[in-house]
Amino acid sequence: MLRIDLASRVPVYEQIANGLRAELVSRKFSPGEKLPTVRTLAINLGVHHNTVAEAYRQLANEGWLELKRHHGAIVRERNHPEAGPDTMERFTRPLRELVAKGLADGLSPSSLAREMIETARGLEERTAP
Amino acid sequence: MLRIDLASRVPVYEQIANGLRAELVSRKFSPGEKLPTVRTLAINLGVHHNTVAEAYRQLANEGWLELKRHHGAIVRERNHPEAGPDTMERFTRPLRELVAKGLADGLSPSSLAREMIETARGLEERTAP
DNA sequence: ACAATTGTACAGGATCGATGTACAAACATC
DNA sequence: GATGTTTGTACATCGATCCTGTACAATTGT
Repeated sequence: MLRIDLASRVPVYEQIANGLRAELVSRKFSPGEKLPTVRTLAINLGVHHNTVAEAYRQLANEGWLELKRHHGAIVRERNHPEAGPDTMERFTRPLRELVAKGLADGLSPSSLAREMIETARGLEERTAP
Repeated sequence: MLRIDLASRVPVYEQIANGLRAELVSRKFSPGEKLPTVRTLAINLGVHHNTVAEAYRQLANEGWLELKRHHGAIVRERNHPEAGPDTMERFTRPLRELVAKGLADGLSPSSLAREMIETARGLEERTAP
């Protein structure tokens, strides 16, 4: 389940969007499925429903959800868009910084490498099943 | 060189700290070396010197730098700290979310996997040189 | 000695995030 | 059908955070 870190400096609505996007990418929800209403999810997470609504809106802008009044948030079939030129850079840089933070926090290089390789393996499995 | 994205929502001082930390972790600077003064780096990046100072302070708190007045920021020898219990979680969750964002932006799973494996390989090289 | 340099301290202004409250439209129940 | 409930949305507000402007103390260089 989603967990919100109120102490974090990254906005709650983006934490929700990030978490949901991760689940959507991993096909945890099928198209047509309905996500919880903004209020129920808000209560579950202990935040305001407008905050959840903002997260839903962001995902809807990216094409993941369809928002219809009184029909909740419906998961949409989504075809992959074209990757721009700096898109890869927008991945590699935060990745390096994330690894640096992990090392700075005392994580061993081998455990970090293992985690990344595992994640990569999971990705490739979905590519050629 | 460091590049600052003023449009980004992550604070500039943290962008600077993240970028420098990544370079420090990769041993791009040797202990004893001096980093640019807050003002010169600030001019280079086009930000206020107090913003750079905040980044330096953050890195000093983590033990990467030693700040002495009129001696600039000196790179320190730094021994790895103990990793807490949730430290790994603070790495895997953002990693998953980062991958999800990459996929959402149209990056192919294989290219993401390749990048992560390459980063992991670079890490392991530094482990047993 | 004196000017320049350097990191720091502190106040102000702008922006942003989370909430409180109210509203319009569709649904449920009778 | 009528009415109350549910749902997403809109807007104002409060608080926090970020970046900057400005000033200052301490060291350096000449």
